[in-house]
Amino acid sequence: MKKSAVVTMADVARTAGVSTMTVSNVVNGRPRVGAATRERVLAAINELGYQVNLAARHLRAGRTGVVGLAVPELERPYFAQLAGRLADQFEAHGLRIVMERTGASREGELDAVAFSRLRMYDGLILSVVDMDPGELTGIGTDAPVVMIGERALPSRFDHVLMDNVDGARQATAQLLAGNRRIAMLGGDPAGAATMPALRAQGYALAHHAAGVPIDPALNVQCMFGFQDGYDAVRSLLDRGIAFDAVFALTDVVAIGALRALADAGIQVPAEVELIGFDDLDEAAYLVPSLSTINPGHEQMAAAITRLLLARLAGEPAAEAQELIVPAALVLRGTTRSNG
Amino acid sequence: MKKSAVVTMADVARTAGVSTMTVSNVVNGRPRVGAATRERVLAAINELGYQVNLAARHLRAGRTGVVGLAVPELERPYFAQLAGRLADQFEAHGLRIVMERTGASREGELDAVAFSRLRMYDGLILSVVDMDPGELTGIGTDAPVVMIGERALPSRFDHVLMDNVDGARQATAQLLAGNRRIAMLGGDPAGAATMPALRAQGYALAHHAAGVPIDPALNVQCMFGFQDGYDAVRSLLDRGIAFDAVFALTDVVAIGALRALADAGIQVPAEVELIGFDDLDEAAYLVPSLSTINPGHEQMAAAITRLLLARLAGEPAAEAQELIVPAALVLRGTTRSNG
DNA sequence: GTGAAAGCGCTAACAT
DNA sequence: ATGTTAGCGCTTTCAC
Repeated sequence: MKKSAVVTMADVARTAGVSTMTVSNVVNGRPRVGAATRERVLAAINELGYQVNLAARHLRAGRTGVVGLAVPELERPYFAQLAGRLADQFEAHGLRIVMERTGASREGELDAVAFSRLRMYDGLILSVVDMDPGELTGIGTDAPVVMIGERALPSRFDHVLMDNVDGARQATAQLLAGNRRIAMLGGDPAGAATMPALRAQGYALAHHAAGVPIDPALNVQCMFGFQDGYDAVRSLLDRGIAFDAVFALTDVVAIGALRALADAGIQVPAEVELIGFDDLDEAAYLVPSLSTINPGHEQMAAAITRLLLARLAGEPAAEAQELIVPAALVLRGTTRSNG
Repeated sequence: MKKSAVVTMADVARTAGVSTMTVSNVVNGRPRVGAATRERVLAAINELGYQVNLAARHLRAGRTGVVGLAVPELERPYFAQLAGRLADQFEAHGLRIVMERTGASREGELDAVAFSRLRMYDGLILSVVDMDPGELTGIGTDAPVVMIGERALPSRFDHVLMDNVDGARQATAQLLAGNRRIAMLGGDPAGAATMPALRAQGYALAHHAAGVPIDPALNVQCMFGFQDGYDAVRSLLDRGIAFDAVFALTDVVAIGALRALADAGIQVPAEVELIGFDDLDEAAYLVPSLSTINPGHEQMAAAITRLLLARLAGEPAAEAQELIVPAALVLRGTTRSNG
């Protein structure tokens, strides 16, 4: 009768009549083990169904082979698609990506950092939306952290961000080429350096460049779900606010908006042009297909991977880097001039 | 000069002039600590920037507070949306959900099971698509595993599955109410108990019930991306195969199909009706909105949570349960009779 | 080629 | 209310 269901190296060693050290050597494929001994150990492992206890291994080794990816929400297509790309890249380097959510709350984000620092992850990719820059600098992580997301934060961590301002500027400029009254869905002209604020900046920039005054009534603040986009357009229509184009802050919002326009019998792009932001996989398949801003998916994933791997390789503590990935306009069916 | 960058409880204890045990008690909020001592310990923790080492904690405790969710691909909307729901449920019970991918390969799936068994996770939710039932029974996991997904597998693990056959049957029956030639995109009439095979069974069942013969030419085998759905419809059109309705095996495929139909100038639902499967969040917002099968999202998440929590609570080794969540037809704009 | 000893950082159990 | 002991399962010396 075994004293426990959990089989340890000691059990294997006993059964094989060797020391735990020899078992360890066999398990880890280290050379200095005699062929006969190796056989006996392997037999014992099989017989007992032994499996390494990673918790113990990590305690000793100080690393886990796991890179965490902490995002606001697991179901947001932008992050789901980013996660896929990152998993591809890290897998190629023998690292496992695991994804968790922060709930877009300061608390959740700090949690994620704490978790990694607490050595569950060798490194962390953190999408920051609500955390304060100040809180970050105080954090004593050994594990490298690469931050992603919208805001440029002064911080001691590497940071890869998309070019929110310029992306929004491009989208708006394109719409201003044939229109005067561009509704903006989800922008936050008053905000600090958050995504909704940055994209609103780009919207403003394009208006100034084109010499078109901004009508505040054209900005509808909203969240970033499908229904939110739908409601935002409905709200414009219900209040009788005229518009001849729409800049939706995300593709998801754009999809909701598209639906609301269709329900109202408004032709896209003939009567109203629409541009989103994110270039989700589905954007190309909508009817009409969605013109949008590609925030540089591939470059983003590549940059994140490169930075984190460099830190993991223990490159001599270089300065924290900040990388801005350029955004590109993708014209499809919701604009009149399309590719 | 500290001898290392890593601050341990021993360091804190030394600074505070107490034993590590007292530090442990403070850190874990245990009662038997004097107020003054607690203050001193907290001060030392702050001063040194101490953080718990979870690896060590887990080694001792034998649990991690983390539940793994292993899915074929991180970017598949169905799984992303399921992950969100599961995270809600488990968070309410103080457990953290982390998501990883298996790549839909036997190897990746076995990996995930091994990982959990190796004590990184207290429990695992595993979406099985490629693994062989036989391989599962041989696995000696202590951590509870709940399998999800399409196939009914004889196994010693709990298993929650959607009713693929009946869902497909409902969709097909609905289409047969007004049509004769129902194209099927992605089905696998010849396969074993995989998702494409099960849904093809439902398709066949509905045909038999309606007394409509099945034309094999109407079945287009394909993968499950947007482009695959698009290509599948194109292939039917290019080969001149007439059809008056389409059953797409997933909503993603349906979205691609919708686009191909639009490109071909075919009116949906006037000329061709379409039903998908999954009821993704975006289904309701497409133009036209997508009629589909809701595979019981909420019940699925609830059932998975209930089963896993029960095992985690160490309920006396009950028989492995197999639960089938009913599917429901959701009629929207791609069918002529809609809600 | 193999083993003995020591200890990673933490906590349960038992002193005091 | 606080400290001591022991040990989770593994691996890094260093000895044989």
